[in-house]
Amino acid sequence: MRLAELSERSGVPTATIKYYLRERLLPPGERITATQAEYGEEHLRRLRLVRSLIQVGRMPVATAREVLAAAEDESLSQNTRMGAAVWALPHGPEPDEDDPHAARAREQADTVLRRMGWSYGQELGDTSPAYRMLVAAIASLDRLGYPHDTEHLLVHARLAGELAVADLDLVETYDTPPEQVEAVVALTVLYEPVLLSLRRLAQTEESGRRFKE
Amino acid sequence: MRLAELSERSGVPTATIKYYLRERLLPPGERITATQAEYGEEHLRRLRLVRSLIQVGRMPVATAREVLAAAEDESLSQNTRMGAAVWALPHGPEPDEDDPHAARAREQADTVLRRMGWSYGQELGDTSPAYRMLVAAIASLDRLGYPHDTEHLLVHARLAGELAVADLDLVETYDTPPEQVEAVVALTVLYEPVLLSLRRLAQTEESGRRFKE
DNA sequence: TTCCATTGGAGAGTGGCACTATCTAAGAGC
DNA sequence: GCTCTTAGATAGTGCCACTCTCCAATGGAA
Repeated sequence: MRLAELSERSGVPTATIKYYLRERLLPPGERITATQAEYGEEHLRRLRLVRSLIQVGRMPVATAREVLAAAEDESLSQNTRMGAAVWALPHGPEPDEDDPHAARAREQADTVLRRMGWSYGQELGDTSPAYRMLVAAIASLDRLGYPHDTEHLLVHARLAGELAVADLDLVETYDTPPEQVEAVVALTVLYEPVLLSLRRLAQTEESGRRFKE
Repeated sequence: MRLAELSERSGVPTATIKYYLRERLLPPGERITATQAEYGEEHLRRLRLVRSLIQVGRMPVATAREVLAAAEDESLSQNTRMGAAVWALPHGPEPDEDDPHAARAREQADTVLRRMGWSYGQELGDTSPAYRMLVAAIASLDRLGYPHDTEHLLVHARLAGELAVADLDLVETYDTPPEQVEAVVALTVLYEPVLLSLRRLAQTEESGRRFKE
């Protein structure tokens, strides 16, 4: 398959594919001659994953590159690779080091992780983007004066845990390790809007129930 | 309070506040003289809300304006206003009308709403951004060949329902209707990163448990 | 074999968007 | 009276995901 066909089958313009190749989001095709390269099914899969990360996950190109690099780093174990890929996924601004809100948020995040018994989160701590994202989010709530008591956070954590179980069940339906790593990244990103939209619909529903006329 | 103080207390540069005023994200201050205006606590609150929507919620300025307009539309009932504000919250690309993936996704979304007994979502249908976001998300899963059976979606919907109950409990701790409307918007947006980060942490944890070495 | 469309590659250009800098006239405040 | 700040308008700026334009080398049809 050459570039034009890859473009047609993926729906991504050739100019954009060239851009992704240049940015190393897509491995180069196998060079057939000096001016032609051949792409395979794995390029198509990868291209779709890249589009998911960038368009659905609204991820900057540079970050997508890091996530993909972690996902295919042969020097890591299967598990580490999955973890690395998922927690390289980012969102929103980083917490400010010397902000009192962030300091308090950090403590509260630690409490939540401890009470959930989530040891990875605790060990990885600040190195994990997901952890920093949690801290930044709690700090925002604090800064804006919105409630964020630990019990309420634990409700979210417990539900997140249930989601993770369901998601990993899906991942296990994939056979080969590389497919599983890709699947966990893709499913994490692609189910985020599903979850958020359902939550908003549920809120509309619930507020209708409570505040009806 | 004048512009300089509003800027200092909110941490937002004066130039940016002027920009928000120009874009009607912030109501103008009360004109004292030809060249001075006075801002109150409600301007500060509103400014913080705007920042939440734009920076945490990554919302385009134009969309934030619509959400805020819905939130303060006096012609709507309290409940409608809350609903309007929450479902004006957007995320990601819109579904394509004549895409077979989107058509199938639409059916599946309807099934989920029906099985959950969420009548608002059904009635509002395509007019609701949250609904369109759900359809677009399911369509993406379908297009990329990832699993999205109804049972799995219902797991997410059920958990989203539980979250909504907890969130609305928080909203009810606010006394006045305008505060409640603002709170539901702010909490919806500000808890999204909390939820997403916890989900990612939970996934790392769960994948560690399942795929350990 | 000839000739034209296509390819991979590289560099520059574009458009959108959230700011941000500059400027000006009219007060405010000492 | 004299300096400093303010509101308001206009024009940039910086970032970033593309997208356009070229070019030389080829592949494939006639």
